[in-house]
This record gives sequence, C-alpha cells and structure tokens, in this order.
Amino acid sequence: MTNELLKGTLKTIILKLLAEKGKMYGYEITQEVKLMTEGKIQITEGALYPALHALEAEGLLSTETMNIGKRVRKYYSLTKEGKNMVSVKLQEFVDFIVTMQSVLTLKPTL
Amino acid sequence: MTNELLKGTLKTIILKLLAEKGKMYGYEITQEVKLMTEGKIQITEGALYPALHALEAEGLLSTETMNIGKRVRKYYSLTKEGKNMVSVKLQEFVDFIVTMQSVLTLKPTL
DNA sequence: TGACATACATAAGATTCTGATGTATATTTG
DNA sequence: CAAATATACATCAGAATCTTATGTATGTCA
Repeated sequence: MTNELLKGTLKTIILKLLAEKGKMYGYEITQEVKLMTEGKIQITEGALYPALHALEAEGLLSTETMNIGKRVRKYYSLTKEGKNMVSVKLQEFVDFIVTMQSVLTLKPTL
Repeated sequence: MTNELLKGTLKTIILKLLAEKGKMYGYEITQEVKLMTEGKIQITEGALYPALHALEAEGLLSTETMNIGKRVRKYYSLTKEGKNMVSVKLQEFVDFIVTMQSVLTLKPTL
C-alpha cells in the first residue's frame, strides 16, 4: 500500500467493495483496487489475506470456495454484521477526515 | 489517538502545527491538538516524544531548551528541510483522501 | 496536603503493514 | 514448446507506529 497513511484503511476498503460487488475473491480485490485507483493503491498479499481472515474471524465475512478448473477460489461476502459494519466504517472515515481538516487547514497566526 | 486511521498522521500534524505556530514544546502540542479537535485527537506521550525525536533525527526539527522555574521545556521548530517537508506531507494527505474517495464512493453496480 | 496539571522520557506489547518465500495451475509469447 | 508472466491461495520475519504502563520531577489549587 506504499503510503503509511493507508494503514488501517484496508478493512474499510474490503467491506465497502464487498458491499458494492456482493461477492469477491482475494486476488480480484487486489486487481479491482489497483484499477480503481490507477495503481495508487496496490494491496499486497501479505496484507490482504490476513485482513480477510481477521474479518471472517470477527464474523463480518463468510466464505464459499469455488473450483475453477483445477484451481480453488475463495469467495468472500458480507454477513449481516458485516453489512452493518460498512456504514460504521465509512462514517468513521468521514469523521476522521473532518477532524484532520480541523488540524491541517489552519491559517497562520498573523 | 484512539482511531486506527490516525496511524501515520502524527508527523504530518506536528509539522503543520509548527509551520503555523513557529515554535512549540511537546506538552503544548498535545493540548493544542486536543483543543482544536474538541478532544477527538488525544496524542499520548508514548507516541509524541518518539515522533519528535525521530523528526529531529531526520533533520526536520531543531530544538532549544528553556528553563521555566526549575522545569525544563524543550521547544521544537522547523529546520529548512522541515519547512519544505510540510507541503510535501500536506499534499500526500490530500492525495490520500482523493485516492480513498475513488474507492469508497462507489455506487452499487445496478 | 493531597490531587491534579505540567513536562520530560522510555519500554513492553499490540497491530498492521512490507517483502520474501512457498505451492500450484493457467496463459501468453518469443 | 519452453519460459515468462499471470492467477490464486497462504504464511512469516522484520519494520513502523501506536497504546498502556512506568518513571521522575516540579507547579498549582482546593
């Protein structure tokens, strides 16, 4: 994810994407985010898979595996709690931006 | 700092504050940020002092100590490199928000 | 005088990431 | 057709940044 500011945003991104797309697998998420951000956010596998596993352990995601030829895909979708969490996480992000602006958009003390 | 989204924002906050105020000491920074954000951002000492020391080690801040009664205050101010870094960090933050919005403001695929 | 505020600092542990490594199948290209 | 690249999962050592606790000391106020 390159930028240290992105720390802590990964779960929000995953939840929001799944809210829009309904069902996605890991590799698809990395490609979709890369596409949407013109390469500015590149989610590494070392970050993605632990995050997905954690969200599942928290009861926010459920999984189903699908066989594509001889390969296995693991599709993730939101549970009921996961759907509720989407708006919570998005609101948290909006609040974060508003709060940061109150610090970062100061004018010089004349 | 409470919110995980705030990770990675501390140095940006410090640099911006110093750009506005010219010279501040550690405790003053915690109080000022708390005030400006209505308590939403509370910088802990365990986060602040290591961040200040790191910024100094990077050559972005310089220090001067001042005796207040029997106590010592350590004032921080921006070096030339520090002043340049302020706009860099602020631009990084703006870019971050713009990029995040391209992911988080999707409309459902109808 | 006891609580709270001011003021510095460090350190163990938690969290979240990067970058490397591992395994395996599928596709493209020279 | 062989080699490179893409698809697809996963784990792990180490880095960075934070929280919480601890330590030291002075100043102020009820």
